[in-house]
Amino acid sequence: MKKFVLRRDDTGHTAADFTIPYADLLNEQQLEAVMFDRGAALVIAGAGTGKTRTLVYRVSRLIESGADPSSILLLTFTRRASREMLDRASAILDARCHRIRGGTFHYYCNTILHRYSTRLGFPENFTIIDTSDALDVLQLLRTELKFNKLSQRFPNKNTLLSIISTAVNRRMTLHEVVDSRFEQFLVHIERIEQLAEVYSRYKHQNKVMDFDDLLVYTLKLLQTDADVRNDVAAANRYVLVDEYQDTNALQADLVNLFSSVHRNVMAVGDDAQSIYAFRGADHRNIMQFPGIYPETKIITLEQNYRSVGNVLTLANNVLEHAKQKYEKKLFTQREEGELPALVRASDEREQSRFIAQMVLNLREQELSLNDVAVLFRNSRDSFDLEIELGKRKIPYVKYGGQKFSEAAHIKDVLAHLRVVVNMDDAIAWNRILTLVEGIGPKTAGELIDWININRNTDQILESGIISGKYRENLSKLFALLHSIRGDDISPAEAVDRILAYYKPVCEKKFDDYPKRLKDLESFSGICINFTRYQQILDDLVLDPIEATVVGSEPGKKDEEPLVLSTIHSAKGLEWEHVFIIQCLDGVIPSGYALELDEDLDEELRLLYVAVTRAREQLYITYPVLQQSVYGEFFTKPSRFIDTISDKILEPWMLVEEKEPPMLPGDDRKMLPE
DNA sequence: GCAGCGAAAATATCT
DNA sequence: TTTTCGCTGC
Repeated sequence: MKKFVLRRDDTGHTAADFTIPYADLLNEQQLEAVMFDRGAALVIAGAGTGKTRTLVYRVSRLIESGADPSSILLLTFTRRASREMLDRASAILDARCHRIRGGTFHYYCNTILHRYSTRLGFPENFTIIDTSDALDVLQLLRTELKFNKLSQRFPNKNTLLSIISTAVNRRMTLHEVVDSRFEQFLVHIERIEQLAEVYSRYKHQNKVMDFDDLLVYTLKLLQTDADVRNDVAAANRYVLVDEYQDTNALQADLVNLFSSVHRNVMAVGDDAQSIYAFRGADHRNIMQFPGIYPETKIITLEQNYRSVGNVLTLANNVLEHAKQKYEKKLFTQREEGELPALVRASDEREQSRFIAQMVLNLREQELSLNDVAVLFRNSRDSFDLEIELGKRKIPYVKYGGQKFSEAAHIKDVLAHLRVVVNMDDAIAWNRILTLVEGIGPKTAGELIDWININRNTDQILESGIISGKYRENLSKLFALLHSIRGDDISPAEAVDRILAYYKPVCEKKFDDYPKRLKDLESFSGICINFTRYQQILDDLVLDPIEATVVGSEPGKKDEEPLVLSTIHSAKGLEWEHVFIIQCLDGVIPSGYALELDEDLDEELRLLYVAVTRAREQLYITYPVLQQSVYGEFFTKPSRFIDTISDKILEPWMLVEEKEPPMLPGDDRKMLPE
């Protein structure tokens, strides 16, 4: 029976209708984006032009206009970004903003799939496998198909996953991917195709999905099932997509389907900051947006509020070196500021000591440590600095690199939960079975087959396939699994029971077990926040806990730490003072990106992103002498900065200051070496 | 068939 | 520096 519902007409508002004075708080273009009402809009927002601010105020404006918060979908690049935006929106308006549905594409797709996956032949309790699980599967299948014993080298698991994933995300055939990026493996193309097929079937049989599957299956579901599509899209009155430059054609299609009922879409991004091509993102995607929505309103934000003039000049200068030109006219009304400095260190040690010393100087100038960031291309580029910071007891957090929840010991523990949630998850079974002493890949395989056929584990010990050698150990494992199966066990309790079982295993398996046991303790604490097993598993895969190595100083109480971050993880963030270290040719641009102009341009954009993180002062540093396994060798500064004029990027040399001789009672420590 | 050892190879950015 | 591979003894 249809009923009439009175709904406030939320069109035709003027700024005067709102409690928040949007017109006073935003510039003309930002205001236009915030007030934009129905239809499609593309906001091209250069670095530091108030992109996030615009989104936050838009969210607030929509709610003030009477939109139900839960009818707004905010797709962001990380869940951290989404949380921060909703926090900010709540702070300027009210707590209603927390009811907005926000998250990454993967996260949102996952929620859709858990609701409707049976229509695709997947049970609702499918589990998600991360990259390292996917690699394990590929390795297993590669061996099973005997592709590891070929006379001509067959691609390894990393390459295989990269080929398969690229094909999915770029909408290419495997043949096209191999032909364009891995020509040396063209001879194996049929085997690669076979392996991809077997991999796909394996995941289906085990009721698991990898990251790409979350997108692919959601797309398939929405394309083929009109009921689901209407259900999903009807709930999305307004769709906002952040960081659109880092989406791909697949995600463009998803956005189109998510918004297929109300057709209100706003995409926000900056083509000059596209840095995720390795994941299949295509910076041209953002320019194709108006092609998908012919009525698209294009709004361009060009006034930079973040950086001083000299930083912006350098940023513009860096971007000019791109092979593919960008029409960027970023300007600022801020003061010129200091010239960005190019600091040459003799080696990595000296670079680290310089950074540490500068950081301490800034701290003495009353600057909070977390107003300072050190950025780098690769996670390992900060290892030496981390040692130095540790020595000087400078607290820091590190973003990027190995994630806490991706560490082997955490994955071991989670695998126990996975088999309870999804008995068909052979990857998890394999993991926990081979942890049992006496069980290797062969026996694990046989046990998994048995579980697959019998659909339960209750009689496995009596089945006659268990040999005496590991019977005792295995019975402990099944007793544990049995004890955490009930509905009355909280996730935290379950994890504690798993830990009691796992700790001795961990001590045996890892030499560095003291550190890992500590991790497990804190992991146990994290689990208190969850109510369902599935929730822990999904959350930790889709939003892994950052490996935040904190160099804590017992004496000083909770000082805000210095930020170390990969450039990728620094996307969207900003600091007063920014150091970009290891700015070397072969590091940025990466040694793997030197061949193709396309790859080189992406590395350049990466440096552009790094440079535009700085508000006040920017230092770019590089060592002349680099240590490696093979010894020392001389290096060249990054080609992206080498040709930049001294008047834009000022070169500096480090000169060791002679310290006055140590006097008795002087507690000053000598610098090492 | 498992576990442990030493040699050889590869080596990023992230959902 | 870490991961992978192949070999050996149990």
